[in-house]
Amino acid sequence: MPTERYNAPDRERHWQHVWEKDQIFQASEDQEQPKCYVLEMFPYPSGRIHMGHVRNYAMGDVFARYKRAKGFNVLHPMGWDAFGMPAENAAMERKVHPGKWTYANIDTMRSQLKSMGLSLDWSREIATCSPTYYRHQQKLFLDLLKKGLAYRKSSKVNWDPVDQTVLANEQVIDGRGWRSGALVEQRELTQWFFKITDYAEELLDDLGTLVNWPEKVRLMQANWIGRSEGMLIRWALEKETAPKGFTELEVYTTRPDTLFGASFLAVAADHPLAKAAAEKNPDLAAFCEECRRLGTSVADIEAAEKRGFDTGVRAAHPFDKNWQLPVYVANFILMDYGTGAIFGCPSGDQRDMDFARRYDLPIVPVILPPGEAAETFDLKGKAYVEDGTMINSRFLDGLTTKAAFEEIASRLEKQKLADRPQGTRKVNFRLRDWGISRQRYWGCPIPIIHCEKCGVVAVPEKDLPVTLPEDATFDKPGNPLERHPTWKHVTCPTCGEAATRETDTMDTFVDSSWYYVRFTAPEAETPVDMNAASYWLPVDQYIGGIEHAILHLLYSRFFARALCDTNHLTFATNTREPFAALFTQGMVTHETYNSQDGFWLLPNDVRVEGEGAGRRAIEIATGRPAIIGATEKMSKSKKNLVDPDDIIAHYGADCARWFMLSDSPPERDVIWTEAGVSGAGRFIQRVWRLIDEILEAYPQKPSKKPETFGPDALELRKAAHRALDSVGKAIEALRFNVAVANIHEFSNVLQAILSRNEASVPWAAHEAAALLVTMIGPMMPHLAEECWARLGYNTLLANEPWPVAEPDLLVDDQVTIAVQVNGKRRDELVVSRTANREEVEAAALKLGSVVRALEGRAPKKVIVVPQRIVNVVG
RNA sequence: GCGGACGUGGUGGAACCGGUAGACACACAGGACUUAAAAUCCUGAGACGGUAACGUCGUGAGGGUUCGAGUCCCUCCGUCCGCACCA
Repeated sequence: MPTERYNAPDRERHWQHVWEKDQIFQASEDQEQPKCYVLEMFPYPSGRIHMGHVRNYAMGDVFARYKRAKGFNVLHPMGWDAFGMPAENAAMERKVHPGKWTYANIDTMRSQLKSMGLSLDWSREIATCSPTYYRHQQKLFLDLLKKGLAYRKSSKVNWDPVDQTVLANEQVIDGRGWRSGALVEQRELTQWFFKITDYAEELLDDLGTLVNWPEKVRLMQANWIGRSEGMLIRWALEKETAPKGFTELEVYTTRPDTLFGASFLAVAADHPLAKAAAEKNPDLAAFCEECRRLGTSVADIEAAEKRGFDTGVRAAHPFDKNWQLPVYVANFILMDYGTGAIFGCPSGDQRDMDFARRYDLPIVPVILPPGEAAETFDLKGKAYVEDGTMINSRFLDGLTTKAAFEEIASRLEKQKLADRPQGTRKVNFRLRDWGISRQRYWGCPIPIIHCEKCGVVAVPEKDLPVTLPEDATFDKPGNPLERHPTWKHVTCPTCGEAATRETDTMDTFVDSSWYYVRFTAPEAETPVDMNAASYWLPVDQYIGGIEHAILHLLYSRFFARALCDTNHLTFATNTREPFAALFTQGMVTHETYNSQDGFWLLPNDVRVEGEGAGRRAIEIATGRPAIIGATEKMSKSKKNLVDPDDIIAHYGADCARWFMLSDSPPERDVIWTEAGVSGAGRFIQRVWRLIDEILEAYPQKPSKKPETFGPDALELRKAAHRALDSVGKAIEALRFNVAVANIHEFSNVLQAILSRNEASVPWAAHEAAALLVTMIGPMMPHLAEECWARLGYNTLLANEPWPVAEPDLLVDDQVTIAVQVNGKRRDELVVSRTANREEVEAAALKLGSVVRALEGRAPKKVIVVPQRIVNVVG
């Protein structure tokens, strides 16, 4: 009697309800089990979940469920990264309050996530836009301020004059605002910063401890932090040439060894010396202005030639008072790296050489490459940047590059200019402090009051949270907080005079820099519950997109340390790293389709026929052929979207999960295909039928385990226990595609053996069925739960431990080993697992295929690798 | 320009520490069942030659190390990613 098909949507709702009712995924820290904190990057509530979320959360859920089964006390929370621009844009476009829009999206997405059957502890749900979250963030801000880790400074920003807001560098496209299209201006604004640079060294050094992070991410962070070792060198300026008040110029260099190859100094257009010199020189002023305008776009910078303007100022070489070098303003010098000033050594730096050529400055080689002779060495128009032997460098001649560095450093450290050492060693970082001010409404208000008398005043803690006013207007560009009629007007907490609130809000990256801490005690009265945090942290497995490789992860690493240093957090182990292991999953991609008039088409609006070269798409609505485009990341703009809701309603969540985990290695992109999904759906029905067939053939599991097993039963048991072992290992290593393959393989064996009639098969079949169900449990939890119940167990599979594979079943008595002659495979040999070299060698040499391949030659050597291979060399 | 990753059948991909390349799946082809379709089941399949046994070739290209290389080393080609006047 064949059972009906497995009705996934119906059964999934049922089991989700059971799990929720029993609250089995709620975590608490007071248990004696080892803990495991599994976290996926929380979503921005944009409206609906997309396939990228499905993939991310399916992976995290497999890991969390597996760890639970392995006896860990698992924390697996979910929340919302709920502040940000899209809500404010929606407010502008649809006249809906950002909060209303956001919370409506959260409701939708929460129920979508719930329909995926994730083993989440929903009691810990947090939304960063809730005052119950951001009030703690404001407290943290104040503590960072006290500690000197938050400060205000004037800095250059990209200003969009139409939207009246600051733009991040990524939002400036070809020098124009990404929304307004207006030409972006450079403006000086006073902004709040976090002093991430204080931790530059530590953040770099500790990357070495993150052995369970992708090498790629560590490398990207290391490059971003960008440590370089060099020197600050002060150059005396010739009095009659220097502007008033300027007696010296300090430059930063990583190559003090090339000091005798110097032929000019150069400063950034914003350098004080440039500004002072420009006052008396309109042409120079015009040049500086031109440089500033160029500053915006990366593309412009690339295209720009190395250009400069001689300020007329002259500097004296540190080792030769009579050697005067010109000081230029140059367009390739950055004000915010080093000191905004360099010395140029044309032979040792390509930029400097280009510059020297253009302005006819001397090019003196100072480093001789290994193997070259000083008399014949020719730069051939290219700067030599590698190590070598010093030439044309007076007291350095003959030294290696490294020794020359040391020699210059120690001399300049002793040599005085105006009573201070003329040179000091200095480690420099590319990393800048983190500017967190945003001129926007939908973000965490910065809890500061500006008073004319008292200056910058912290909002007293008793007045926290500083909440956003509900009645803001979004009908025009600019910051709604700034133009709100009353919100910003307050009295100064210190003097009681009229004062104004800070109207900037915090970058949303601040919200996500500590949410993983808050999850450990989401209701705590203080930002962090130290006990809970030190129990759960660090996150044992963090999973998310590679797009956060730098900013979010770096900011979080900074925040963990800042929280420690403001006494909010301690780690139980000797680390300050928030994420012990990181996994970056690939994207979900799909084919794109275009109509003949050049519009993007949804996959649902297209019918695809044929295959291979004959594959074509037809626009369903019009019946006209459509163009099949490239396979790309699913995106709204290209309409190559598949809605998870549709898939879950049609095939079920297990199917979507299974497909996401199959085939593609999790770190690579997965191509979403209809064929793949229906294949996953077929496998679900197959498992269901398989369980059905077992129950039909052997309705009851024999209560007594047979003393001995026949060959078929033994084969089945071996396959089952091996699969159990390898699936566990694969999940542990997040190699879900391999786990899926192992399960397929095992179910093939199970199916094949069912038809055999052997006394010990029924028991083994029931054991195998239970193991199969256990193995698919983390990936397809609903189907597994349903099968588990059908097999007669009255427990929840989600609460069951991961069984231990029987070691005896994992090894074979007989092994098949390959036999090679001269490295070429000729035959195979079945031998006892414990056979010694002599036995294997003798057996191999007897093989007809070996004798034939040797063509009468005597074997010169026989290599035996036990249990693997025999290679006869002859 | 600098740094990095990757390159395996028609497709996605397996292959522990250098030891039987192509597991598993998708797609495909043939067959069974069916009035038919769907579903399901069975069979086949890297390429070339051969009825077959079998042989030769085969992991982007070329070279090297080794008894043995998809895996290690060198050179090159291609794809993707990150950074980029960083002194």
